[in-house]
Amino acid sequence: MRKGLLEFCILQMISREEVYTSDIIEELTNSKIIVVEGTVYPLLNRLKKFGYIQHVWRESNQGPPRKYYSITYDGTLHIKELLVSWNEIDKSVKKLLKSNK
Amino acid sequence: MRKGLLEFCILQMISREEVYTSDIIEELTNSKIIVVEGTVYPLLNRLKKFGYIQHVWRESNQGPPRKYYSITYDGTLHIKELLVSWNEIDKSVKKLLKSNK
DNA sequence: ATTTGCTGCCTTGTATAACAAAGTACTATG
DNA sequence: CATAGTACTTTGTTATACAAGGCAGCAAAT
Repeated sequence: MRKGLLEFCILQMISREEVYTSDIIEELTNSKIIVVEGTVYPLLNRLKKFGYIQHVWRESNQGPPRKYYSITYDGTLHIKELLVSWNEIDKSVKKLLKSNK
Repeated sequence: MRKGLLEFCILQMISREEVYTSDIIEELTNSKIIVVEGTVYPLLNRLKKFGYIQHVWRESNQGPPRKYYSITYDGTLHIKELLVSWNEIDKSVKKLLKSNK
């Protein structure tokens, strides 16, 4: 049911601050959006390929280096589009639910 | 982005009153949820296979007979589950959007 | 110093939802 | 009876997400 929403949520999170994959999965999990690595990594690579996000490698003080993602200009434009779509969907569903007798 | 939501929306519409496919497509289109026949017919057949909906043939006064769908008991249970999911997703997304700086 | 475990990243195969495009069949109208 | 319109269906394709597993680097323990 939430297909396609992940892209929106993840872009939104990246737009706020530089994060790496585990940060993303953790916040999504906290928001009750359960998601697994095998979903997120390919999604991030796709977003990068489209030019919506970029990354830099940063050392970690415990463990291997991490890819920290940040939003690009194109990414911010894309988020705006997704926000419009989301608002429309949200409105439509609420309308349908309200007309329930 | 709206993947999986169609099932919810369509079940919701069927639960209100007996409708046939064109009714459904029309109301969805009015709600700005553009959808095509090739999507809806297979979805309805799937919902029927799961026992969430049933249909009766009714004559039309212009054109071939139509399959009018109505909800089953299992369908009403399923709608309740989908409603819970939707509310959770809605809440999660809104939370993410609010924490934007 | 080698093993063990954890962390971070990636890949492959599968299921499913939706779309595009086309096809079938019945009804009504001329 | 031919044509147009309506209703339903099918087939092939694309894309998202999951399951499952693999690989590499770093750290702690023996």
